Amino acid sequence: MSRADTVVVLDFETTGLSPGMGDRAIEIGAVRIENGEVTGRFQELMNPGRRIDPFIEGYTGITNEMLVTADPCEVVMERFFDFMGSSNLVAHNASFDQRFLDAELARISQRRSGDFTCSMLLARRIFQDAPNHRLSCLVDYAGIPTDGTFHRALYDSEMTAKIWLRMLDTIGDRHGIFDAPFALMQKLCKTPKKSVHTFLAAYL
DNA sequence: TGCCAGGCCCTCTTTAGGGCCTT
Repeated sequence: MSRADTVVVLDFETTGLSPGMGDRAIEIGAVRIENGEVTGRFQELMNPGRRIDPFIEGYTGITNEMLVTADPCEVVMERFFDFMGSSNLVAHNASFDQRFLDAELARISQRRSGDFTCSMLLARRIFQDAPNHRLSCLVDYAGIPTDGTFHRALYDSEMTAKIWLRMLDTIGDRHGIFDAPFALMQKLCKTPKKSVHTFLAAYL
């Protein structure tokens, strides 16, 4: 991703792990990055039309009382669709957020036009010596200041954006690639971990 | 504090199994 590229980093909080099993989104957070800077933010709770279970309340801090007054998913997703535009997208473990985004957009007869890239797959390649590649661990590993408010959508998307920018800086420092385009980051995701150094060295 | 699903990724692999990540 070139720093000149516009990318939207997003994160969903949901009722569970699988839209295919009937799970729904309950919150979406996102930050827009332009020229290496955050230029826009989006965060909204959304009412999935049913109660969420105690585990999700405890995990996210989002309660049923908070969702009662929230707009329905369909209304919020229309607003997010406008915010997202045609930007390329980034998420931590993107396959998860991609499934929910596509499922919720399908309910309002919309489709995204941007491509996804996964910050977790990239972190496994760029930060190979991190203890693990959970978002909270990577934030600690990278020395990024945090107040520990994980598992809320905007906070997690902000942290993912910081990790994303730190990985771009690392590629610049280690490999002299200071303007890595989005397409390169996508290819890097699919490069075997053992071949990452060779792959980036050959890019120059 | 967990389960569901699904893709990635490693290995005691490829005619497979299990851990990692996301809520």
